[in-house]
Amino acid sequence: MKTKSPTFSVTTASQLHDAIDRLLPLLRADAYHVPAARALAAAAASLPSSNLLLSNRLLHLLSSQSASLPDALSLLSSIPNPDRCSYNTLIAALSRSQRHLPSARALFDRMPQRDHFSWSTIVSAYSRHGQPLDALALYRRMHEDPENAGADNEFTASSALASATAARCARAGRELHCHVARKGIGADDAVMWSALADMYAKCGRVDDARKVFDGMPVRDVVSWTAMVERYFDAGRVEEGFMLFLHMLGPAGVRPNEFTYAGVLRACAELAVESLGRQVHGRMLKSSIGDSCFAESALLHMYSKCGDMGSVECVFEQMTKPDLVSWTAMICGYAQNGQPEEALHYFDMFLRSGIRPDHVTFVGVLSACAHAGLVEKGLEVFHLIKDEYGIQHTADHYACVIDLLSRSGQFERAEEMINKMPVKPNKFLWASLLGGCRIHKNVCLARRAAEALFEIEPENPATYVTLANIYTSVGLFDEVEGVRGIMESKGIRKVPASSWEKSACVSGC
DNA sequence: TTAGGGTTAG
Repeated sequence: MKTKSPTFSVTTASQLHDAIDRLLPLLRADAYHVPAARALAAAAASLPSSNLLLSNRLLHLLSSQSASLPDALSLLSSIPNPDRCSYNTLIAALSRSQRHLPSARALFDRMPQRDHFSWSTIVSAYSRHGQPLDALALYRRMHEDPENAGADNEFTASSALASATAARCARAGRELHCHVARKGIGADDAVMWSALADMYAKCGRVDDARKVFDGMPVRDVVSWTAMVERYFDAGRVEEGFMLFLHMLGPAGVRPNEFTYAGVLRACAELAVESLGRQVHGRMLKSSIGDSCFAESALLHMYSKCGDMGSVECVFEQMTKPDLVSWTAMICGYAQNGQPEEALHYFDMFLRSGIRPDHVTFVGVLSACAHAGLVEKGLEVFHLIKDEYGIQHTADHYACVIDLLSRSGQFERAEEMINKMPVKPNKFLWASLLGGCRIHKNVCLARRAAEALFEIEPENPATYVTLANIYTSVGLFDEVEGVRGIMESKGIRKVPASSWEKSACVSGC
């Protein structure tokens, strides 16, 4: 049930301000209110007197939804003397989507003068849309331009730090650290410090990140969550959990849905259900219990632990499962050897009206492969592009190769590999190897093994997998060759990587 | 009146 758009009687500037205040949160939440925003803009145009502040507020309103973005651009071109705020508002709105980034940049280049809002917006836009080196170049350009010498502040600097992080460039990050310390930028700003610690951690320097974290004059829940997460990412699980406990106890910081989701992800990776269950209990006692975001992490944790009963319980209590929740259900059942349940959830999901994405289809195709539903899987594979307009990913191809090779249809599998427009990934070759093991296809096993070796020549798991595969298809000379390399490299026993498990699931 | 850090599912 939609909230009806309010109607406004606007004859004065004051009434227009009030109307914008009321409509802005509604429009941000739902594009349904776009016609009301357009009506308000039309009413504003007929007011006898207006000012730039009002025009800028209207620009902000119209640019809060992509559907009314053209109206905002049209309004900008009708303002006689737009100021920096007018341009900044539109640059921020355009740069929300990658598709409009060139337009945002064109407006940025075209505006007569830029300020710290303009620079932080454009730097973070390039960083977010996968061009962090361009973002850093822009930040440097800001410093080189005497006109913008005073524009640097905690917003521009933290955007630049996030760019160094995205580029995994510790050198640029370290330079930025020196720069902000020397200039005293953001000394009391939690965002600035958090960005700095995260830069070190994501550049592989977790201990440096911890030093920054320990020395922070101000910390908030994001700083804590990020530091805990970085320990998990680095495989330093115990330190991650210790810091999480410190956060709950002595520090007295209240975790939010991101904190819980991160800790649950670590529990899922380690498959420690007892710990995950405790975290779940804590969530229920807090107000986070009904966060869809954190609940999806719960679904994932329980399904990684193989506890589909608890998965069902959590899912049934969710008030409004979203795309990620449904996908977690489909993938969870597919991975736990219950493909029929996975496909049942996919049917229910389609009836919910939410559009599936590329990850959903990985779960569906995986379920078809596990259930041996070759034709159904191929039908779904074609639907992905033809019905939903989603480009096939290497993972979709890997699932279909899994499907075909398990059923011994190697000619079709090879034909698909030779024609696929994306580069085959290690999961594809591992899936093919699994099928080769079942059907003793020595020739294709050799091709798949060599391709796998090319992708990950330095991964010890590659050698272990290759030795196993060669053994199972009877290529004993190759087994000896691989074992020789393993001995020379000192490789004995390594934990199975995800793709190695995938090959084993397919083949054993 | 406009900007920044952590972000669940394969």
